[in-house]
Amino acid sequence: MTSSHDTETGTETGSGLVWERPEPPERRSPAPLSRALIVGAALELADADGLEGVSIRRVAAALEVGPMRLYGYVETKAELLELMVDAVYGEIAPPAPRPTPAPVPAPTGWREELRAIAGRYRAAALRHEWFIELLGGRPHLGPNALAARETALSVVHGAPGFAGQPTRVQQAAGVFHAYLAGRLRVEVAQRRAERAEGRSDRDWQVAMGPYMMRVLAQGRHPTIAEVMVSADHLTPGESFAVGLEMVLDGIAAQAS
Amino acid sequence: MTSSHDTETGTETGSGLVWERPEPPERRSPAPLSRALIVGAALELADADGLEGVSIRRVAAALEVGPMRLYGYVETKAELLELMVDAVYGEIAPPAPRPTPAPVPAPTGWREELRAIAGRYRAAALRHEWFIELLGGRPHLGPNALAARETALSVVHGAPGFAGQPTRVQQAAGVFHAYLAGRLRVEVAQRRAERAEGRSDRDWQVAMGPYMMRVLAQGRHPTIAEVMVSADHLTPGESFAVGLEMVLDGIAAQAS
DNA sequence: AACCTTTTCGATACACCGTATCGACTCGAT
DNA sequence: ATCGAGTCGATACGGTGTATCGAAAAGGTT
Repeated sequence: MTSSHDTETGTETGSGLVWERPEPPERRSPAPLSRALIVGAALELADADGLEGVSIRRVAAALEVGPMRLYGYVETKAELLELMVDAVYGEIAPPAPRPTPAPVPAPTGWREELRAIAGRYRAAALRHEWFIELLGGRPHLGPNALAARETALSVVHGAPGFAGQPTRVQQAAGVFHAYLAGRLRVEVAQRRAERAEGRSDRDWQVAMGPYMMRVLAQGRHPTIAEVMVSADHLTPGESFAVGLEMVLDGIAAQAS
Repeated sequence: MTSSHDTETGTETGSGLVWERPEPPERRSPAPLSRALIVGAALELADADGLEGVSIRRVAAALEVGPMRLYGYVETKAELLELMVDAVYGEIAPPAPRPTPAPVPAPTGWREELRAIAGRYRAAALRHEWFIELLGGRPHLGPNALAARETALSVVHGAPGFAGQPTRVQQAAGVFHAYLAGRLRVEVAQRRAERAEGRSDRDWQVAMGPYMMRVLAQGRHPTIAEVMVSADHLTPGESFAVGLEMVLDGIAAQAS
């Protein structure tokens, strides 16, 4: 059973994916359980202790249930993580049920809309710092993730110059997403590091300082030295926003 | 010993970082060992079996040595991973020892130079698929990582409009790096997935197909459907390059 | 050359992980 | 009331990172 493309139990709906597999029927025997409950407990653990605080055993313990019980609702731990990711995507996807409520967006409204999406991504990533770690692999296919993707794609689709150009739309959305994932990952990492080693002297290079000072004193890396010494210290939010504008400029330039 | 900012053994050089801690003196007693040997073995394991193939026990076994032996050269597994990352950065940093050999770059040469850096990143990330997983957290401070950062910063510094603006330089380099990390992460993930589930029908949506077909047939997600149906199928390399041009356009636009 | 101190090695141990197995038990239907 | 089906979860397996510490070796001193 190394590869998993055999027929398994035979009660599949067509794909082995969680999203199409029905939950087992409710049983109130020892303790009522459901995917929602399991994912909720896992989210709580992850928010509190980080991703490594989420283990099958601990989630089960939080629900006062034996560890093996979870495997009736989830086939593997990876699947549980996937469900957690989609739960966070639920905070990113637009609250309105309709994916494209405005078929005729304003000519430059796309920038504002992408800013809004990016802001929701950032808020969610900061609220659930483990989220960004799980992001970035192959595209997520849960319903909320798909909804988020649909909105992003539709906004880019509405930008001037992208109307009948699906390839360009895909590329632009890809760059947008790559920026979000890459940037938020370092922001979260820095925030975590700051919190770990005391309340962060406000300047990261002062915290990590002595070593960098010694290295920079050697004279190689003149540009790093100049940047560290004389660059403004923007807040993480400002940095994120400034970088986002550059990405939006790049997308706008692609409109030819 | 939960936090590690106590004085430890007392023979520190000033910071607890690997980069400043000397190796233990060579001992030919049972088997000669060194950080280079350990990292080399770890790299081989990671390239062959992925990141989860790297365990202290396995690395030690590959060197025909007891597991605990490694802890004389490395304080923790995370430190070993850091050393591995810096080894890969050695393939990304420019081969010439001088960081800035051309003090007067051509007015548009910066684009070509950033393309070259991006290409080296991509090549390294594809050669060592585990690399991108370790990338993206707080900035890496190993000598090779710093060299790579120095070149990227100096190239941006040389772009028109960035001369005396360290903040802008930092922002642009940040966007560049975020794009690389974000994009390469999905490329590597897709490549891995393709290799895992058979030789990949050339189209990812055909491999993952049935589920997506069913979902898209429901009519929500019209933009995803359109893009999946009618977007050109660029090779990963082409996608990477096209996205990179958009990022470079964004950087160029920032020159005001 | 013999002793002793200092360092290093690595077997063992601990707490934890994901999950396969399978006997015991509970539930619903007959 | 009985039986059959299906779920539960204790136990077990093979793995992880690393703390501990007795034994052994290296190096320095007498």
